[in-house]
Amino acid sequence: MFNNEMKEFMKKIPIDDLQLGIGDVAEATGVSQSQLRYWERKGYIQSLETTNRGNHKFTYKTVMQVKQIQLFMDDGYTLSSAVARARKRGAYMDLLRSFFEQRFEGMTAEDGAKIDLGPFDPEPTKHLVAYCQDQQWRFRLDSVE
Amino acid sequence: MFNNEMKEFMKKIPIDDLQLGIGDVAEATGVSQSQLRYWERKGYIQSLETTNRGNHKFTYKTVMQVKQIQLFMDDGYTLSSAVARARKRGAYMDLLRSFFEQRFEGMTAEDGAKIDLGPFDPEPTKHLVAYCQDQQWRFRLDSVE
DNA sequence: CGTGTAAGGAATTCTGACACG
DNA sequence: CGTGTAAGGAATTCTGACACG
Repeated sequence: MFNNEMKEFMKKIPIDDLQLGIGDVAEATGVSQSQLRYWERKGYIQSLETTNRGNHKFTYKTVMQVKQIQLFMDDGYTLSSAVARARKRGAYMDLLRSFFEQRFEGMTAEDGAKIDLGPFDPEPTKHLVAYCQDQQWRFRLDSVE
Repeated sequence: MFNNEMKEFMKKIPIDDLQLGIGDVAEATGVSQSQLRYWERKGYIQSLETTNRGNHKFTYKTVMQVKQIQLFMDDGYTLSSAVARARKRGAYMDLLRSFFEQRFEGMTAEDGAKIDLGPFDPEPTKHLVAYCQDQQWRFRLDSVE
């Protein structure tokens, strides 16, 4: 029912290896290059300067951070307090990924999408399955054959 | 219990706005610039040439596609069949995102991480909750107060 | 504090061609 | 078919300075 290439697939997702130039970060987030350079100088964000001779590269995680800071600044926070708040928010993404990597056991896209989320803990003989019907994702329990 | 900034947060994740230069794609995937240019010339992948005067920019989705093609080529497939297989796989990411955006209703990172996945369909009065304990993600059903 | 701009040098990307096969 | 390289022009990024506030 499920191909189990999924876990392997998840690991190969090129997200930790993403290194964007400053121009691409600026365009993706709407934060100017001037701002990014200043933020980096102040230590609010970091770049992978060492690995690239000269050009500053930013990870996807930093891009998220930048976007968060910007959203808080839009809400009226000063730069430094926006940074502090964004830092807490950063933990979310890591948690989501760990959930993702641990619980997504398999997936199929044929005849309606299904995602196997592994044993349902209150009833471990059954697997928790998310399935998509009419554009709606629902949950059900499936017995493992 | 859950802050509900989550859905908003998900929407603001800068992933569709990501536009990487060819060098960054090459480094992220391990596919050479020569290859990427050839693949684009053949129509196997696409760049956002129109929006950027001159420089080819690639979306994150294309980065995924490139990585998939490369993995299939590592398995011994020719370029053209690797492309065909990668295309099918591409649907996965879209499905995962739709699941994500639809069902992740809230999240908290305090005193053990918790993710609210909304009403558990076989028992809709209760919410399906994923919680993290000792680095392990488990499921349970919570009554909504 | 936080951001922008003008300035010149350095690194990146572009295209079209040619090579190997 | 699929990838690499040398070549010269075009676009991007770098740093340090200066401006405004």
